[in-house]
Amino acid sequence: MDAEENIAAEVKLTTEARIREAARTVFREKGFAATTTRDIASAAGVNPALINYYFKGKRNLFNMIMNETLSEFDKELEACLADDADPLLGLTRLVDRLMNLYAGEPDLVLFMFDEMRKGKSLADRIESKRQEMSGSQFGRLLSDRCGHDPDMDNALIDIISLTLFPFVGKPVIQAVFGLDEDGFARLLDQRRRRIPEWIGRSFGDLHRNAEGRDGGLAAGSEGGQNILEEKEND
Amino acid sequence: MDAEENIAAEVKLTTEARIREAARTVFREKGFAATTTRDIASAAGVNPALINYYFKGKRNLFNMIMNETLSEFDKELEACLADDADPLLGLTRLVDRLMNLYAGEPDLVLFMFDEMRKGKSLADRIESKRQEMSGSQFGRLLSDRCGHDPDMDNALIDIISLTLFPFVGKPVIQAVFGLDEDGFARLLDQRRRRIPEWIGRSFGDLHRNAEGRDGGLAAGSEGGQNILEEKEND
DNA sequence: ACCGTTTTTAAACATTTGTTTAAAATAATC
DNA sequence: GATTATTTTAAACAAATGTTTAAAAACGGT
Repeated sequence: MDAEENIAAEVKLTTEARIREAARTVFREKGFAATTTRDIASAAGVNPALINYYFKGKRNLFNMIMNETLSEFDKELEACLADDADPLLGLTRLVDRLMNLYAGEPDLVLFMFDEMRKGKSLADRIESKRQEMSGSQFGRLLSDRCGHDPDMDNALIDIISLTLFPFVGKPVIQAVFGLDEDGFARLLDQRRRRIPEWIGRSFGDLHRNAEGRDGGLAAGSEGGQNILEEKEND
Repeated sequence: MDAEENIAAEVKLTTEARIREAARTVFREKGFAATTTRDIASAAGVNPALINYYFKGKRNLFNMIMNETLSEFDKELEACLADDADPLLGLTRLVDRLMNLYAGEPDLVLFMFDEMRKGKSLADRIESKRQEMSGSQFGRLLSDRCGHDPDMDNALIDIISLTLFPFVGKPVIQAVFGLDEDGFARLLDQRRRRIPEWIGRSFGDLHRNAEGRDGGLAAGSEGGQNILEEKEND
């Protein structure tokens, strides 16, 4: 009853594709464990046996979906980061695109993170993906601009944090601030404007710091080594 | 096999408490759907029937645990925010405490968020919690300082975002930056230092920008850095 | 139209899961 | 110490779930 039959528009797809689409939807909505093969079948408007005919079991189907989901995601993420000569100078556009990406599929991020937490295998997949990323534009961006600059590491994480968290914490934010859907949307719009300004300012400091080597943003981490090399001193 | 029997130290607890403890652990680790009553029972070293004898079904047990988890969490969150006259002036301590809170139970946040996403009921619980929070110190902080200042709304969300996200996105961050546990811990330490500085600076700017109107920001500061109450001492 | 292949279906199977039952073991009360 | 209440156990049950099976339906080529 929860997952309705017949994903309307796509009646013309091959049944294999129908199953995949339905599985995508249901898996994202309810997660792996809570999703039943019959859920998927009925969401695809298809006999439950076919999910084992085309894919070889629930786990297999899930892994396929998860892989293609991750691929799509980091492809889009790459696109967000890659098309400016210096993405960090196109902050407004970058933030805008990131938030569009998340907003397009609000459940996606939390779903991915949670399934990663539960299934170690996915972390492994990412691990292997890392080499592949080294060659990508995103990878080049990371290694060129951030690889040996811990400030940049943190800055990138900051950008992701600030843009992504509201989608992860949406129910909490809505509850705490008493926002309905419109109010939440307004908050997001606000953030679209504020975040680039804010980050830009900090990056200004960062650059100033890099040039003048003075106080600035990295004040606490004087002599900011690479994350990987910095010694523990507490 | 996955969830082992006998949570070692706590053999002296009443069996009801043993079940509750075991359920907490297993639920957090695997989520509601993936957790079986027999998992809990064997983790508690107890007969499966007892979980229905003491609590009235799996769902009930889970709701109890979830409620007390949320209560604990926002109690601690309140504590983080409440004990400074103006918490926003004790940024270093605030950030430190928040990150300690998350670090203490790394799975907790993601678990909570994900279960909230799946089960609408939990959002409702928070909704009801909202009135209660209005009277709390955290609630007062929100309404007094942030309630009618969207900048403050955003600032608070920023703080939460920056401190919390690394724990949610840990596997991704580790994979992308190629960090092992030590490397990740070092990154967290870096952020503990950077975030307060960064936020402090932005608040300074914010304050300067908001000079015309009354932004409600009670920072007797100019030039940004003075906002920091504590100085990091390495 | 016929035959081989692919696709789809209904039914069933073996497990698993949440829960119940009724009896046994333990503790409490008199 | 006998009786009653409470706690624990083993067994079972009904429903659900992932998967299989064998037959029916649809399809394609000749």
